[in-house]
Amino acid sequence: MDRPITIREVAEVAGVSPATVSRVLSGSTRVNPVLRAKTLGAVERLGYRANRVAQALRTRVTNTVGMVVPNIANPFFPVIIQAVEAELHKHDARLLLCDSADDVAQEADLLRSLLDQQIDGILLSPCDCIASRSAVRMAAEQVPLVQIDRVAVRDLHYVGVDQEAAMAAVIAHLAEEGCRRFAYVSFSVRASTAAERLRGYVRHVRRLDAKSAERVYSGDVSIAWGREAALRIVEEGDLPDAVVCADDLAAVGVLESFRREGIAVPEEVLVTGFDDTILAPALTPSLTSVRQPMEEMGREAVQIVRSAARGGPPPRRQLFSAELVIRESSRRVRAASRRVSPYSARAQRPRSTARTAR
Amino acid sequence: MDRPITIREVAEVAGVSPATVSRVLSGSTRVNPVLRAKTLGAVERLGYRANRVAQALRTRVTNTVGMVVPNIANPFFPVIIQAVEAELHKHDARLLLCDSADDVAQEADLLRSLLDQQIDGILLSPCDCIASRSAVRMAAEQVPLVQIDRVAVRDLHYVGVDQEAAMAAVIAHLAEEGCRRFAYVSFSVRASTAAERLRGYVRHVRRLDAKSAERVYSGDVSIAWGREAALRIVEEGDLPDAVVCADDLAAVGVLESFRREGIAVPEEVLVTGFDDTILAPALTPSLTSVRQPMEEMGREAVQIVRSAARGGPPPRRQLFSAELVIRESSRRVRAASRRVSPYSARAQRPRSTARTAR
DNA sequence: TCCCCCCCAGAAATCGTTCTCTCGCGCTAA
DNA sequence: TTAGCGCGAGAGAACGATTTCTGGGGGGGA
Repeated sequence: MDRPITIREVAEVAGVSPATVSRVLSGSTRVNPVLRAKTLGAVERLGYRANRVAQALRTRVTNTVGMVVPNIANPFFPVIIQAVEAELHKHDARLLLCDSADDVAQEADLLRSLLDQQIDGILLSPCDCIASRSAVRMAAEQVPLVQIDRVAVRDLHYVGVDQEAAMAAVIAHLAEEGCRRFAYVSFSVRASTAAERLRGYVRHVRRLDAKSAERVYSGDVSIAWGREAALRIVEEGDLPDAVVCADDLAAVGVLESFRREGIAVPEEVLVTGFDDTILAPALTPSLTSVRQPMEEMGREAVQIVRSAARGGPPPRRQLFSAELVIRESSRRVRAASRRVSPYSARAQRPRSTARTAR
Repeated sequence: MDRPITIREVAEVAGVSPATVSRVLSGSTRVNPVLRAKTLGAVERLGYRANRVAQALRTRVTNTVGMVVPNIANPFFPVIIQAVEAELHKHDARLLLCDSADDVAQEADLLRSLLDQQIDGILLSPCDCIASRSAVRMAAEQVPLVQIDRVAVRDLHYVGVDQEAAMAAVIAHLAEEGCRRFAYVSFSVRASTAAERLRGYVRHVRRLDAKSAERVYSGDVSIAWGREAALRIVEEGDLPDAVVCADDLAAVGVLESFRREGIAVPEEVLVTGFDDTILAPALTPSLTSVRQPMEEMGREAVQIVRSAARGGPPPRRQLFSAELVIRESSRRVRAASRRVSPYSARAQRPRSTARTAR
């Protein structure tokens, strides 16, 4: 493990000054072709590779972007992370990944730590739409910061989808399937996405059934919570027409509990998820869910952070359109048993951009 | 976005030298309590935070570990990544995450790039047990490197499980359930895990049925491949007693195709997965799979890399024991129809450490 | 032919730390 | 009283790159 080659040694071997080596490699200035060739020869012969840390110290750019997400293991995030990493790699930049474990203090810590690293920018999915604010603002003052999926500070960069509209599409679809009475299984509304989805749920369900708008079960993002919530719904002895879940993991738990309790989905109750994770199409019944263009979002976030680093446009909200992916879990099978037939005119004209899968 | 505070300014405000500030903050030497207090006061008042890049340049330690995995989106990896990140965070270290997209050239590229970053160590799941070797060796010469899950160079650090033994447990379990004829759905055996699992499959299935040992379908790690493989199996018109999959994603596809083809699992054919991802318990039927202690592996890998950085013990293979998690997809339901009853004495005494779930 | 200007290469400063080296002070022992 | 020693703080040299500044040589114009 001997010392790596330095630019100084390359210069010596090439018989030029370190400055010239630097100029050759960065291509910043015209260099005498002869010296240039000698330099490149030496670089090649010695296998020289520039020390990025030294470069970073001098130039103040690290070509590194920090990313903080609430839970790496939630299958929603890896897809975004992958897209982000791929896009960064294209530009010879790297990803410093952190997991805030949905904890505001930890999140603030991580942001400070990333700033200490002199990262060029931050991609953040803030865990708490209120409590995360101060840390987010602090970080954004120092370095370009893009909120992704979740948002805490409205007037900073944000990449995501209109959650409320997406939830409206879910409810519209369920209504078309004949549902009138709903229950909602959410994760903590401290997450902006949960709050917005809930708002969408309440606003659109209220018109159909006032009581349903209040039938909200709030927990965390986990299968266990979905199980638990479904059990509560069953115990209350008042099965709704549909259980709307704020995330796929909850829906997995809900489906599981319903099966164990002998409640048939979609025959007796419809179920929907959110995020269209890898789980959704794999379940039985396959799960209707809302797909966000995660890859695009990841790419776009990187592009914004990079352009902001070069003094790009002022912060803006970049909203992508979500897509309702309708699967078995929300398709009424026994049309006759419902007040509104799913084959009615209304059902033929979906209100949202929806495609049908599986 | 004005310049951050430097140690020089802190020194000036505190009325001491930069060296003293450094000493106070690092706690490396005794410092006069008065100067110490003045320093800390200035640090506090100015909100000084050390520039990690400068520290790294000087000390040659970045407190950063690079990790390269073949596919972030494969739900197996995020769990490991999360554990790694958590363990690193405990020691005030950070994670530079890269996705090799299962491509050897890209992987080599990423390794070089990580070395340029002066990372303190590398965690790698090499995508090709042969072709990855030279890059892995090259990297390991420069910096502590731990192979995790997959392995390319046997005499370097490795953290994983005995894949062959784990596969043996799968086959033993299926044999106990009365299976004699098998088919195997694998991903590319260029991955060491796939190769070892295949070896386990072949070795143990051969004893039961020579032809089954050759019934191997090799593709990639994806649901689509599982679908495709199952269709081929069906088309061949010779349904085995069990389809053994080298990963959970393949199993998802297999289950899906079987359902669509009207083949009942586990009534007509048993199916097993591998990795015990979040998918396994969520499927219908729930999927028997092999659970590796991913969190432990992640933690251990970090510890090895850190201790190796301090000149720890020579490379060693750290094998954890995998656990066969038996679920519905491999439990024979119609005992009477099989030659060996699942309630026979043999079935009561499983050969491997297996627990029963769900 | 001479002067001026431009271009290119090298010297040296710089980025923000850490750390070695040096020096001064105070205390102890002879 | 003085020599020696130990401790602790500051000056300054690294770390490995980039970049400004400076100077020399060559070419073009008068």
